[in-house]
Amino acid sequence: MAQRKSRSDRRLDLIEAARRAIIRHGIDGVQLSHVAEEAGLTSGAVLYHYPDLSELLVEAQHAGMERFYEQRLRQLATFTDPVEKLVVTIRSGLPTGPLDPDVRLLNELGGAAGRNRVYGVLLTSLYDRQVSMYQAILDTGSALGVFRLSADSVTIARNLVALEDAYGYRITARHPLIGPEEAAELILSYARAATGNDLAH
Amino acid sequence: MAQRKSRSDRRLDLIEAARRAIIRHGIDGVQLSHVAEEAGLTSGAVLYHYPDLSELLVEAQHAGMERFYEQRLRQLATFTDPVEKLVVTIRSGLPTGPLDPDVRLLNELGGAAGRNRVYGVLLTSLYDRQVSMYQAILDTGSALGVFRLSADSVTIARNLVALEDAYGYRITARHPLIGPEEAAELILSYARAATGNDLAH
DNA sequence: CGTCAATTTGAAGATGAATTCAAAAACTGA
DNA sequence: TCAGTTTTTGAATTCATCTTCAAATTGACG
Repeated sequence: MAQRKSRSDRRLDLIEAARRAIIRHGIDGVQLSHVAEEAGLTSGAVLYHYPDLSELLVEAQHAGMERFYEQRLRQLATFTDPVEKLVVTIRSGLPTGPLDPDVRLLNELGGAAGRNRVYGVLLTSLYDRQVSMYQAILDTGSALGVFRLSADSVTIARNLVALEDAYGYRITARHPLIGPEEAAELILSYARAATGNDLAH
Repeated sequence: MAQRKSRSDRRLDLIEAARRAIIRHGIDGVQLSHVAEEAGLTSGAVLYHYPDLSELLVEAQHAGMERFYEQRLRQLATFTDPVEKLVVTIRSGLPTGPLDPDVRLLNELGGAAGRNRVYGVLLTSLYDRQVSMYQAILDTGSALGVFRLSADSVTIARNLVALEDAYGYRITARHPLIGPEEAAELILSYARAATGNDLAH
């Protein structure tokens, strides 16, 4: 019998297991047994904690998003120079490679968000927070005279997040010419034009 | 009994039905019965034409992509001025609204492309063709002296397609502030900076 | 009109997943 | 150690989907 755990610990385990199961089988393809297998438990045990699988899936997506966003904020906080901040943030929004679990998970949301309002709201809220993150960097740089913005900071920030998103898809789909490095360079090309800074560091 | 049709007609019907079913239930959630229902047939009839559902789904995605791309080319062909071409092409890459079926279908590929090589190849080839399309516009405009490109035409073209993709997701996810108009404006903001042309028309 | 091949149906059987639940196991606190 | 509670199992049941196939229907062609 699998080691017994406290209610909250087991729920965290299950959220992790669901994350992995979603990545493996797709948000619309996950089954109770997939989650159970990832967690090393039986379906019954999963159901004991989450009588409704779809709730677990939402929590897993939510947790994945939060983790992703928190990670980015944490990296961002280790720099003070707006140029460094911008460059680091661009990189932290891209997958490390085609298998990057965080981005793979987020990508699963894309299609589902058009069908499921809850997923739509989750995805939209992540987007908006990432936009704010970039906006803060851009505004600071602008105030310090380091950046000469070619448009509203909102506009540029929205485009930066959009570019990250899209290259995340390209990389996980294994585009033969676009990997993490190339994607970063492409986004930086825009960032240079938009900030009037060559972003060398 | 549903009206009988020739082999090839029925296959086209089924591809259309599969398209709708994928949009409704997700690429990993579609079932034989969903396709049958959309086609007004029984599961058995679907299986008679496509013994393997996954093959039908691939054909449906392929057909959807081709249609989307051909439509864009056709619109593009009705203009000669590079500025007009660029503006029209940017608009033709965005969904008409959250329910736009062509974009909804493509969005379903995003997540699946990370798990399924066939979908990855489809998505990548669509991306590359769209990049070429933009590249041709940019190069022509550059040769004519209408555009002063801020970077390689490949780089700009890749970013333009990436932006379209990403705003397609935002719009289908019903972002409250970003609709087709706003997305077009955001992409145009980049296009202006990248071409040195104010793109007024 | 009648024959034949192609298409579709509908029902039956097989497979697989979700759900339920009594019993077993694991931990808790006294 | 023991009683009580929570968690987990595993098996039985129900429910849904896939698969198969004989029979019915359709349209083409002579």
